[in-house]
Amino acid sequence: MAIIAHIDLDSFFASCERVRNPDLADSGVVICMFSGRGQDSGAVSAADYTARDLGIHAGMPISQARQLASDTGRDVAFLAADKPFYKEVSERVMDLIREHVDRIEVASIDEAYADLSHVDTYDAAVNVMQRVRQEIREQEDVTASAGIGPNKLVAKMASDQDKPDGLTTVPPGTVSAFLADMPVKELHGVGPKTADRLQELGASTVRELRDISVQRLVTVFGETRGIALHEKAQGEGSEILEEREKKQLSRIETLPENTRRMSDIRPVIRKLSEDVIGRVENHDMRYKRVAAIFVTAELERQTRSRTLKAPTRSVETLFRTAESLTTDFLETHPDVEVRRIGVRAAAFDSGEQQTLDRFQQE
DNA sequence: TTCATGACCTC
DNA sequence: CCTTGTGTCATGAA
Repeated sequence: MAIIAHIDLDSFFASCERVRNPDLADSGVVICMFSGRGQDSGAVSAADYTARDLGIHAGMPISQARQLASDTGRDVAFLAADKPFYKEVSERVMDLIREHVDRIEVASIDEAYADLSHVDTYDAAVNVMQRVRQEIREQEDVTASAGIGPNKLVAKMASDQDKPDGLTTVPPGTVSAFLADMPVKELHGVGPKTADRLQELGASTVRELRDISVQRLVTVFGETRGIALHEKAQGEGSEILEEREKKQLSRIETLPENTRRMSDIRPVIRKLSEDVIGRVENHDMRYKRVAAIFVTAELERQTRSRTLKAPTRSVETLFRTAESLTTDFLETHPDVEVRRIGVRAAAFDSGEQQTLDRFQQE
């Protein structure tokens, strides 16, 4: 049976900032996405454990976080997120992990799953992971938490058990007991909405979820999600995927002020289109579908999309299509003001298809 | 089947 | 003066 590890870099963005600025050693660190409207508008992207103790957490408005910090009088640094820098550190860490294991699935900028099936005992797996964590600490000066189990689901939940800087092992025989008393909302993929609906069915814990039949779950949640919930309750996880193909790429940004003037919105669409195309090119992809994303003054999110006749990687096509979707949207919604605007490319075709497509086009 | 959009999740 | 940014999946209509 497989042995899988989940590695989670502890309050990663904040740790990265500490690495390049030792002055931050003794203060709390809050990483912010400033939206550019007014002093402190924007949201908290990440908070270190000191800040979390003050009640600050990801998603919270920056102004509110600042209030919490000043209330307690603690020293807390509020820094703008520097994604490219964190990405560099992340890539070095992932490479380092890769040297110790056969296969790795990079789940996000600060998380990865590793296949440890080349070792044959959990003791050996623990040794490998302690070495990996030590190297990460020595070479990048950031700590990592890890979980080891028979699959991704269990490994991930195990890594959550002892944070920061911990390691938890859940061998196959102990999975059932490990999960039984866990609240269902701690299962990966079960958010507040699903947790509420499960509670209505009488399942607050995994043990209770386990007692609901698949049929029942499918009736309530639909085929895909129902079966997935059932499997999670049994402690079954999916396979490691070393590279999974991107299905869409998007950028969204807050406008300086709510508006419905194209002269305000157009230049932002232009910039976002260029950013998205940059990434489309990096992946050597061609997109066939374009979407414009609108967040209204009331914070409601809407999208409008259009499928192209042929795949392309043109920035002009992306820009003009998004622009056209936006004017359409404004025309059909005479009363809405736009707060945030986004551009998405999707329905990718890999570069190989190029000659064929071109042939069809001409 | 394809297309368009909203629900939902995570951070 | 108030919340970012990115992604996957389900669903209903054409």
